[in-house]
Amino acid sequence: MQKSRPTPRTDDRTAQTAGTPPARGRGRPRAFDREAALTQATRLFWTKGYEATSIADLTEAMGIGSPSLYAAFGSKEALYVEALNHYRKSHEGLVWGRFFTADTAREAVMGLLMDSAAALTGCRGDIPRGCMVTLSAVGSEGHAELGEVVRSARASAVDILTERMARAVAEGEIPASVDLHALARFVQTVQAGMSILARDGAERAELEAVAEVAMLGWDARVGGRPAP
Amino acid sequence: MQKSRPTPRTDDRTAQTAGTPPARGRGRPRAFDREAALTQATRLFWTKGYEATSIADLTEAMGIGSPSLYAAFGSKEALYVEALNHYRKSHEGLVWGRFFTADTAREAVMGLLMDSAAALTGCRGDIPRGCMVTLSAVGSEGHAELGEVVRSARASAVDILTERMARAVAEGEIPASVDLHALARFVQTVQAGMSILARDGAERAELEAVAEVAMLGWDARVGGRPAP
DNA sequence: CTGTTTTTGTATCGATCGACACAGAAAGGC
DNA sequence: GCCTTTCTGTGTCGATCGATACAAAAACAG
Repeated sequence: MQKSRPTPRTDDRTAQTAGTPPARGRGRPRAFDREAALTQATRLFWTKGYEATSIADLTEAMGIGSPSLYAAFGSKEALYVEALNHYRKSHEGLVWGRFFTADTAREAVMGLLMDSAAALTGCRGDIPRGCMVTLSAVGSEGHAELGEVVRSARASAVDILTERMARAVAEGEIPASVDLHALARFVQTVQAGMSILARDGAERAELEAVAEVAMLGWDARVGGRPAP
Repeated sequence: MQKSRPTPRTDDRTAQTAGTPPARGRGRPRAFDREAALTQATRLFWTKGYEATSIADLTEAMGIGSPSLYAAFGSKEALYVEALNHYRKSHEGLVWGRFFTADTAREAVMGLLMDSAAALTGCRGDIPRGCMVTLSAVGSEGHAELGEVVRSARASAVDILTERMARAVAEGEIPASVDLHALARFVQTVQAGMSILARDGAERAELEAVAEVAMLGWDARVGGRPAP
């Protein structure tokens, strides 16, 4: 029933999902920078959310016509998924960078919360306030599939935290008696709350002070500061 | 220029803003329960947010026609404001109840976080998960006026927390050296984060464990548990 | 009863929503 | 050169958005 043509509906040649190299096609070349357009779309979804961002908003910000948008990204939902992935690749490092290079779990969590305080308040370049993943309510807006995407993205945070703490237990930094899941949930809660305060205009110093109090809770739970 | 008639556009007779008693009017009586309809509208805005909730959704849930909605509430924005006030009056007590009756600031904050863990996960009757005020992103959706309403509602939390802690300082429960604003921001952050975790399906026990760790941070900052 | 006032249901308004048809334009393949 | 392929700009599709016009219906005032 399907046409003989392989129906290359949306263009993923430059998308990160394509395994093939740039592969300059045969037809008329694209007149806009796909990456730059995706960056603009990401910023728009980030600040306004999925429902409140219209195709007209997107085409204006991206500087292209709607047919170009649909040819390059497929649909509004597909564009949102790509924008979300683009966000994670280009901005999550600002928050999780020190986490993965720290020598101890305490330094990792401390770095995560401190970098969150800076990045979420827009102190790491000209970026919107708050985390796009944390603040996305697309799941409650009637888009179940998109909601599951962002929900799983949020869930990955607690997994990463738990894994790092489990390693800390194996290395003797954290006693085996500590409830790692509760501790990970605590850190996740503080970081999520930071996004809401940041969007309401909280200062970086305020969130850093919050992070310090949170680390006092960490120390009390883990059982005293690690050896200096 | 305005008509001689006082133009009683929207009907606030039964609204909480009216100072006059029920005042059964002269014309055809309203066929629906304004309070019940407002409750349904509140639930819808609560779960789906402002943008994603359409007039058609509202009229269906409220069981009325759109002219009745506009005659009784004025507009979608006005209805949202009323729904927000209705929410605060009917649901915020679930979270702030023990806070105002506690003898110490520590018990107040502990009660706030513990009751939040229960209420935000829907364990206080059949209510949506998460806080309507905390999770509202209407300000980022392009509605500046509504955004300011919810933003100020969120800001009131930190004010209440700070006031209570100042009282605790005056009563000797908290040393004067403690940064009350930072402590209030910390509690606000944890409570805000709880709403996000709750909407993603976190269990009540998980959030209670988070609250316990948060209280460890409180104790470390305030300087040891109060005398038993 | 008649007149006034207010609500109700139906039907609809212009604007905007996401998405696409179509033809012209710009490239490579031959 | 011509053919195929792909992208771009204009225009527009049906659906839905928030918000009303209108007249019938239901109450009170006299």
